[in-house]
Amino acid sequence: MAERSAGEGRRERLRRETWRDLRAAALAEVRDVGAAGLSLRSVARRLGMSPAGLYRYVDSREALLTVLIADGYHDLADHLVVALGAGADELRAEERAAPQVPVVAPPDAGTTARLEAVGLAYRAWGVSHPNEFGLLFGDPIPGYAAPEGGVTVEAMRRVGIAFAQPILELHAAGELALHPALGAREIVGQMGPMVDLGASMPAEVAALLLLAWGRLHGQVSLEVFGQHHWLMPDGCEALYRAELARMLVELRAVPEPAT
Amino acid sequence: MAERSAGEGRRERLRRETWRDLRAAALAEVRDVGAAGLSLRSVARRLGMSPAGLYRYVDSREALLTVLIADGYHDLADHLVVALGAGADELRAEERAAPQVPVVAPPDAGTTARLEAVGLAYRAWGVSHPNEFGLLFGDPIPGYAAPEGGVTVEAMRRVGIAFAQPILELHAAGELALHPALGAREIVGQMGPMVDLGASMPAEVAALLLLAWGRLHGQVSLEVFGQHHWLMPDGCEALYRAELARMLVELRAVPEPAT
DNA sequence: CTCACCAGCGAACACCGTTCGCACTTCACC
DNA sequence: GGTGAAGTGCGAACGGTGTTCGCTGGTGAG
Repeated sequence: MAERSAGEGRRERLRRETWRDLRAAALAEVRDVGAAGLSLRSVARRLGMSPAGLYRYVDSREALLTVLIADGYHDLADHLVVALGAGADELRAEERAAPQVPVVAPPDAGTTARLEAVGLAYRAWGVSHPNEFGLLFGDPIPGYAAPEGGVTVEAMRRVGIAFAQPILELHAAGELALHPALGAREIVGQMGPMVDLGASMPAEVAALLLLAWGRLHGQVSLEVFGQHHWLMPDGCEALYRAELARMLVELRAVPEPAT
Repeated sequence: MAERSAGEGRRERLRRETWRDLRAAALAEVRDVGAAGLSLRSVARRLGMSPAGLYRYVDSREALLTVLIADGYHDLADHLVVALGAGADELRAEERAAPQVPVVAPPDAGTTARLEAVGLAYRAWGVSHPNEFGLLFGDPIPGYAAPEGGVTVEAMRRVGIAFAQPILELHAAGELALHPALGAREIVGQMGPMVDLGASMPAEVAALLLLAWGRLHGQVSLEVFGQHHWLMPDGCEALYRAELARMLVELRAVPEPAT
């Protein structure tokens, strides 16, 4: 009786819907009990399925976590992209509403403002999604979860690109502080034989990008994982804003004093 | 027949030895399979004990992990203290050999050199103890592992102190760059009602200390947790050294240009 | 209409953390 | 020295977990 539109049979549709529900249930479980506490049986209960039934959709618990990791990177990347003030057309092509981000750079904002917005959005996402943050950036899964050229690296590239975009703009405008003493040659030398940082990404800029990401990540990581909780129980926003401001200053080229 | 020396009965001695072996076995287990994979039954097997027997020494798996976390912080702190070039007398009073640290500042080294040594030791410990690093700085234990004024915070204070020492020296020498724009007042305002940073630790210095720690921690965290593995499979030493050097420069006061 | 396919299920296996009651040793006290 | 309390370890058990296997019954293509 169904209309059979466009070769999408009833079975395929049901399967896709179940698959979507499964991921949503698993994500909810992670939000509730954390990645380490995710239990396939509990996910099955949420879905009203039998535990064995899940294995029609997922190879193992670890595989499910890998899917959630990729989803998590995409969600984070979406938030960063929105904070950049970009149009919603750069979002992931997926059935997902545009995320609500507290600080969004206005479309005509300067490069520095956009970089600041991305930095703030990074912390905001981590603080408001602590278990997902732990899933992405905490202990790797016990048995290892490094799928070679898999779906997760592709997703985390999007996060890197969000950070890279304003930094590349800064570089294009000649406002990025590139010290030759950085030792970019050695750093890039440690990179894999062929890491294709698009053509417009010089090695020094790539190194600066990694350093900037790590610098912000350290603050967020210590805060989200509770390392500062006994010191600052109400969160570390002031600390983070201070570091972000310092970083923005130091990233910009200071005109050399005439010697 | 035993000599019963100094009120230490046979039973207490055996108990202490078993307790030491238990912690060693659990640590070995963590090193092998990671914190998330630690299994009490497996620890019991290593000891040739029954699983139930462990409960004479440990209240639960979580409690054992808490002990390991405290041990881990002490081990890390020991490494940092050694790197500082301090005498072994500042090490933790425990039956433990002084750790071997690759870079040790000579006893008469300048403050900057000692700070650099601590920074390098931090990464060196993380890279060579990835699973313990994950235990300390990865996801908090699913059910939470924040013992209020417990043994772990005391241990992680030692880590903070190791970082603080050279920074305080820098401050005492008037060589620490303290920007009023840092907003130290707000930052310290977010700190708990009474955090006793010893008398010689001004608020601005405390803020700078947290920022410096986080800055280095971010790099180590991303590297140890494998976030950069696809980019730099052979480790990120060059990247880290660059960031450490930049940080050392920026921490030192630049003499104000005469206006 | 037929028949391959496939989602889902129940039962089972091995492993896990944890509890309980029981043997056995050690120690303190009379 | 004898006696009773305290401590140590064990085996069995319970409920939970991830995962596999063989089965049923509906789906969809020829």
